[in-house]
Amino acid sequence: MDLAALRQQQIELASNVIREDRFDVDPPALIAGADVGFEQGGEVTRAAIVLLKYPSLELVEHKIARINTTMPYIPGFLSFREYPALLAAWEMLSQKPDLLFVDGHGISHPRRLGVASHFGLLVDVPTIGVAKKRLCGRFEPLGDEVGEKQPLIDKGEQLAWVWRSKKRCNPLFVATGHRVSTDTALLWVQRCMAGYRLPEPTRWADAVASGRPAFARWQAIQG
DNA sequence: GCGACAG
DNA sequence: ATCTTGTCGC
Repeated sequence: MDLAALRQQQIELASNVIREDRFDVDPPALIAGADVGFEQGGEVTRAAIVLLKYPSLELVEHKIARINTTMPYIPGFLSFREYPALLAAWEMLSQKPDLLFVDGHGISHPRRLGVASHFGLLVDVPTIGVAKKRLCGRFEPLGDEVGEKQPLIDKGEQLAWVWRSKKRCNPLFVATGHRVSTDTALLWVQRCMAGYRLPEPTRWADAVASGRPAFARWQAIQG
């Protein structure tokens, strides 16, 4: 792989990312969550996308795609490693969501094209990046209370909100993916919380992708 | 030159 | 990310 070429590609794609709100989530809102995991020492990439009904936040559909891994993990180039599997899972959905939460950064990326932004552009859907660790930029220390937040700043611009979603837990990095502003991204993440560190779309995608107990229980109940 | 570095 | 048990704190 030619990192210099991919780097240039990121810069070009980033110029097409829409940082303003351009989506409608009227009553029949469907919100999705996406997460990617790996099997067999990284040989296989597994992507999970879940669909939740809003505002009930109930899980209505889940799809898992497995494909051979094509690229290693390189900080700053995560999207090239994950998007093929995400696309495969996306194609499996019976209906497309109004909004998609992606596990990883949005524009809070060195070249402003984290996986949430990259994938949002590819399928042209509003996306929000919800990351658990900082990739670039700086921010002031956060208060201990739930709801405390600080802007993530890089080269003079705010790229995300560093937000404490749960007490005694590390904060989340919530950013524009595509077609959603920074403030609206945080608003929707807040609306999808249910007492855990991660918002429900992301939490369910993680549970499905990793075959967690919560998902196993859900499957048993569904029949 | 050195450290940092999503999942 | 993934490999993995118990353990500490709320």
